[in-house]
Amino acid sequence: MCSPRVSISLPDTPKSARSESVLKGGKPTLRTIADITGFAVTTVSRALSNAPQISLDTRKRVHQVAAEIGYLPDRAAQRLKTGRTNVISVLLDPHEEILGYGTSLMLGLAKALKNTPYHLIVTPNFINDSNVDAIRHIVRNGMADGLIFSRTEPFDPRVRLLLENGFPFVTHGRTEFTTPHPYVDYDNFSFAYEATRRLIARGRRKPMIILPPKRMTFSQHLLHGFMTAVREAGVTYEIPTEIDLDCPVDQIRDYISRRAGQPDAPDGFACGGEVSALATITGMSDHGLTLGVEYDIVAKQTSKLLVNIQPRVETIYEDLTDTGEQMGRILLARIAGGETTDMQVLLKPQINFPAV
Amino acid sequence: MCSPRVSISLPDTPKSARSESVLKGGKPTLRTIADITGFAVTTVSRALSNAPQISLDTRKRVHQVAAEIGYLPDRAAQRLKTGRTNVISVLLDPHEEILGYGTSLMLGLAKALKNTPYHLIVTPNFINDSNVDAIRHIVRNGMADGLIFSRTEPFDPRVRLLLENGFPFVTHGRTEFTTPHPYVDYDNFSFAYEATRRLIARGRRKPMIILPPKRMTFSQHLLHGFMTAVREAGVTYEIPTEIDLDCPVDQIRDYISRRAGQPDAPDGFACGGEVSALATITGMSDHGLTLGVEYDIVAKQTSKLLVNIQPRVETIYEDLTDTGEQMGRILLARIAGGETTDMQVLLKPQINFPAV
DNA sequence: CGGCACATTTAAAACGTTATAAGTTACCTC
DNA sequence: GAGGTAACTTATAACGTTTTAAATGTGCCG
Repeated sequence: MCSPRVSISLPDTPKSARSESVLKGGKPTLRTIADITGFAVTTVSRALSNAPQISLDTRKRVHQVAAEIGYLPDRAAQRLKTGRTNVISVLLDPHEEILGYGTSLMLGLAKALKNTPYHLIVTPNFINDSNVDAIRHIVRNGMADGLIFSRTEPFDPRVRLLLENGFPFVTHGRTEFTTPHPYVDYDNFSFAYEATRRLIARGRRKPMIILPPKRMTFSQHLLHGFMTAVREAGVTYEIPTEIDLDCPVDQIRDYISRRAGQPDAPDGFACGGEVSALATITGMSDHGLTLGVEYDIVAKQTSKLLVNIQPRVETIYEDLTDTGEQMGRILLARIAGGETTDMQVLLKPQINFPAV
Repeated sequence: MCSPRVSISLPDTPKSARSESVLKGGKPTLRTIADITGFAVTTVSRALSNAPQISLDTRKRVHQVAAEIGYLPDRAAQRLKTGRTNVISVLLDPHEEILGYGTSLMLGLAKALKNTPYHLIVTPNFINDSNVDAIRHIVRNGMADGLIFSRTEPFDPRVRLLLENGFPFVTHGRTEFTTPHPYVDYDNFSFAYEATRRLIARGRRKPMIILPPKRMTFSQHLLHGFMTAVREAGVTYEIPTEIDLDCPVDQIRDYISRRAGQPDAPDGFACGGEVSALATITGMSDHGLTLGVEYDIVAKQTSKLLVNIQPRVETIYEDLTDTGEQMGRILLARIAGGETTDMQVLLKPQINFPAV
């Protein structure tokens, strides 16, 4: 059983163990590198993290060997020792299912996390609308180093919880807490303002906007932008109260259809999403109304879907992959201990003034 | 510095350490439970895993205390010791961005993984179409206990690699390897067959089907189903070669539009996705052709989007959340060491024969 | 009552990493 | 050449869990 290669066998155990470790096929550890180079495990660890106290020659050698044998630090061991998980948790909301909102964001996040030790783990929310329980669990049990979530409310309990615990996070969407916190948000005020102005510029005299549920912060932003444009132009307007952007799409279509059949129907639509724009088109067409003739739409575009199918829908772009990438970048900075300055990003809509 | 509470200080260290451990606020470990109950750490560990050698009384007591103090095993420590990661990795393909394909699947997976120690981590693929490098990395470095991916090819190199390494995985989609492997697939043959039959039953005499890229297995299934229905009915048909379902949607629309303006245009469309159905409608309407009048569509429905917007599009449903849930269930069984029997699920389309 | 099986509990080691503190040289100064 | 100080390197312990092997006690048999 004992290795027959070794002739002197008494105090030789360390050396014998060495050869063994190098020859054994198991995945390489610090120990493997230590045995190959002749340095101690500690030195190897230090060298790999480029500690200044380790001589440059040693560092080079260790890095070289590490690369050669394809060494990769064991995440579990690192996590156990340091307490850092190297995990970013994304709270997935069922509402994000549609049109790949979640997927786009995650692709962006993943891009930002590339070439870092961080992994992206998905924590879905089945229960209620605010995943505060899930967050509490993550914070209390140290399941992640940072959190990403969206659809914020002005006094979002999730944000409150995280601020209280000093836990790193970045939201997609703003809040109204006095304590600032990192976020990446789309300038929905400008979007709604600009969309509505374009409708008016095209001669539309009764714009409508379908808003997200009122409790969410960006609903207020959209409303504000819409109202500003409407008041500046002095036109009439309409805001449905029965439906919102989270409604099933057939409800939206039916509402629009019903409304189109009544007097004083809106003749311009600022749509916060591509699907609601499609629903609007279909609802209007029930009454023979044609896009670009009797009415216009300016919609927010977050995928390649809408604009390409219906070229007559004017769109303003929101780049969710870029959003995710920025959120990732900021979260990494925040985890690294950066301060909360320059960690609030408001992405401006790509405004291309219409040729009219 | 030393705890002043303890009067006898010589061989008392263990006891002192105990009180310390209980009183300290840090997150509870096995040690905490051991100190409270008076059992050894080993016993506690055993009791929590319900080892039969531990007396029932002890097990009860330990579980009770664990619940009281909210003990949760440290994932890193478990992983380090056992080698199991408790991680399921999902390979995210950029093509899954549209219409929440990926998100739906992940919601289903998460549902299956609920109340298990498994976490869902997202591994996106930026580079090429086959994430074989990502997989090799995961397998070689033990980054996960199981893998989930989709869009399989008949001799998918990813499947080959995983089979060779005996690594647990479940695919969304079948292959043609002789070695069976776990999969969950939608019966795309039946879908295409049934969709085409419905078109013909409605009196359409020249059905068209837009297929996914030929290299993917389910493309062949769709083709086969389509051809079977077409041949049974003895009608003409058309299969575009210039475009596929992965094409940008405006290309699809333009193709349909162009085709609609030529002689012998198709009058029925079997659409493998909702977006292509919308593109078809738009393309056809360029030439004044109306859905339900000059032509019909039967589409695969994977979200709440299409059918609800365009009620005149007939649909056959594919439940991606259910798919994900089944994949999760099967993967867990596979990881637990189950054999490859009963691990191949073919989900039948919900066929509601049209009233016509 | 020695011994043996059984039931239950425990001590010790290990997984791979990092942090702390302690070595080991070589070189310089007076 | 004693003493000190850089410049590197290293031994040891620890993170929290599971595993292996050993220990403890209890009852039964001859």
